Amino acid sequence: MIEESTLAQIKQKLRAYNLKATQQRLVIYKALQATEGHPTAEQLYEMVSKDNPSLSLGTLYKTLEAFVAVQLIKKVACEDGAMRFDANLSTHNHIFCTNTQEIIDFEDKELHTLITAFLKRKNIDNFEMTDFQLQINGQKVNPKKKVQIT
Amino acid sequence: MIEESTLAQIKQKLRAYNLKATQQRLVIYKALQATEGHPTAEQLYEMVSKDNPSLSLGTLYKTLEAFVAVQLIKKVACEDGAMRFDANLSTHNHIFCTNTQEIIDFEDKELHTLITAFLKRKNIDNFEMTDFQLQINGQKVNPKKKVQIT
DNA sequence: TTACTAACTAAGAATTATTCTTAAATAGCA
DNA sequence: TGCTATTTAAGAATAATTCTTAGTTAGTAA
Ligand SMILES: [Mn+2]
Ligand SMILES: [Mn+2]
Ligand SMILES: [Zn+2]
Ligand SMILES: [Zn+2]
Repeated sequence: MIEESTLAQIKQKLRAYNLKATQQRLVIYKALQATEGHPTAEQLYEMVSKDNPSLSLGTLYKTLEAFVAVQLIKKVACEDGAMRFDANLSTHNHIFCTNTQEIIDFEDKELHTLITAFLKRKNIDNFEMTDFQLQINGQKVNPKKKVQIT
Repeated sequence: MIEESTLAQIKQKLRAYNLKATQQRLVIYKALQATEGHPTAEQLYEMVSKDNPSLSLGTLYKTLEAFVAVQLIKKVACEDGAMRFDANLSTHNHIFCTNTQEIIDFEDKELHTLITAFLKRKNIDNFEMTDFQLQINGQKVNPKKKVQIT
């Protein structure tokens, strides 16, 4: 979906944000970027732990927080109580299955244009909008199959 | 904004969902309904505790959970880690201030119609949508003043 | 190169938000 | 008015996240 960055590109990004390009950060960013879904910190920890058994959960949380702060990744609040993380920075929305707790990306330029245009017309006083996020709730019919937008 | 229910009406609703109309439940529902904002469980606890010092936090959580289950109220996941609760069942969206962590209701029939119509056109395969929720992020210019939609 | 140092990490303790357990209380019904 | 399934209070337990601190390292500069 998204083209993944090379190691050099990631290092460059980190430097641009005044973040040292540590092994841990590179590993975490690459793992998140390689993930199709929207993993919790714990899930991401499982993924990176295999090849990096000494990487600690505290570092993972701290790293994710740092990435969110500089907007290298996004944080998605989820009704099940755990935060999810998303390396997909393109403007996109989310489909949420209330059964499986899956978050599925829903990229649609037209929808985005539609909402943007609408909000531009409205006057929201005393508020500076930075972005918006549409969450479509429901449930997968067959939980084993993928959700397809056509 | 929303017309608040009378005690009798609330009791009736609870009975309709096979929930006993206990003092605690009535107090909690009335408190949430009377609230302009979208309080956390803890905030709601502060509110009801004043007049009901024996009502426990565990009961509050359990009650809110029961209300959400029967769809008497809604739960709103928030980036700060705590869930917020909303007695406003009308289809409406939320403006979120990333500074003050406030959630402000944004009711707009036109917007809702717009998005509904769009989604109806799209085919989301293997998924049954129940509802959707737009969150507009940004920050209040003057944190002490209200956000006004004009 | 090597040395320096501010930034970072590992480990585990602490905190916060929420859920669970259990004995006592009570709403609704007979 | 009594019965009983449901609910509550209190506190323990758990889950998610943050904090603390001593040791490590990336980047810089001699
Ligand atoms: Mn509301
Ligand atoms: Mn939590
Ligand atoms: Zn996404
Ligand atoms: Zn609301």
